[in-house]
Amino acid sequence: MAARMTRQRTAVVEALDELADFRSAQQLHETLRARGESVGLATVYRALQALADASEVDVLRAEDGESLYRRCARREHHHHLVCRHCGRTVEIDGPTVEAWASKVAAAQGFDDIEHTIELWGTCADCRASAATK
Amino acid sequence: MAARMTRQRTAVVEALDELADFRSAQQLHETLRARGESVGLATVYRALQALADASEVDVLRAEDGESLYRRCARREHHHHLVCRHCGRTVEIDGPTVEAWASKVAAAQGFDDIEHTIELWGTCADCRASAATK
DNA sequence: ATCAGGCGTGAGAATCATTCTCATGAACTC
DNA sequence: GAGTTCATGAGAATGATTCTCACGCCTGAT
Ligand SMILES: [Mn+2]
Ligand SMILES: [Mn+2]
Ligand SMILES: [Zn+2]
Ligand SMILES: [Zn+2]
Repeated sequence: MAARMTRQRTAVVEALDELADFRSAQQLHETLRARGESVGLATVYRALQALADASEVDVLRAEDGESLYRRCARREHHHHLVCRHCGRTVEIDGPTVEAWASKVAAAQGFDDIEHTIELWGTCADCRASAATK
Repeated sequence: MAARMTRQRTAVVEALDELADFRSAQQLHETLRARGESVGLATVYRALQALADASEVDVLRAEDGESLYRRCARREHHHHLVCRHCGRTVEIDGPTVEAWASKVAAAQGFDDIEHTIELWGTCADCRASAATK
């Protein structure tokens, strides 16, 4: 059952570890290629999917629908504040919101409840570079 | 500037008004075709986009990435509890969450803040029909 | 009501992220 | 080290959404 340890899988994990921000599969593929650690695009997708299934990476959808991946510091459930320009991310805890979400959903007779809570904004750096123009 | 009133646009709005649940553009297209009010798929997409821009419909992304549309009762900002099987929707108010979201984001120096807060589950009806099998 | 010009329409092509196919090569077991 | 199994990758396929552009329907002015 354990995933086989290959050069490609290792390269993907290492790239994620060095990156602090949410990145798309395509971006990661390009990053790996630039480093010479070339990995097939399909393999990047497969590695990311496996990592997501194992809860080793978090996945979220950008506004344009593209999936973004990140190796977060915490393994526990949490949420994110993400810069929509550069992907910079702050991990967020929301005990208040957690309680609110499950209460509201249960009150309506819904089961198998999940919630999507993500905050998007422009980080201080991206605001600064936009002002420069 | 005002959008021209055409048979197609009217048909899309009417279909949305009769539907209580979130539906995809493809589903709406099929519904219209079934009624004989046939409308081109590209036109359905354009009508929905125009309505979304005018805040006449809410848009959200299903877990598979497909966009879902709904004409909600309230025009004001709100969130949703949606059945992932049939699209059944309950509109949700979250004053607590609103305050929490803007405070958290501002504390991190982020601007132009938006939030995505959606609840997904299985509604009572869909749970019942799943049990039947 | 008519007319002209502009905007909306729709069939099909194009786009683009993601997934699939399948022949080949690299891990792990013994 | 040999054999079995699973991962890889190039390219094709998929599927939602957008684009193209020739044609026709709204609409405001006459
Ligand atoms: Mn949560
Ligand atoms: Mn809100
Ligand atoms: Zn930024
Ligand atoms: Zn349901």
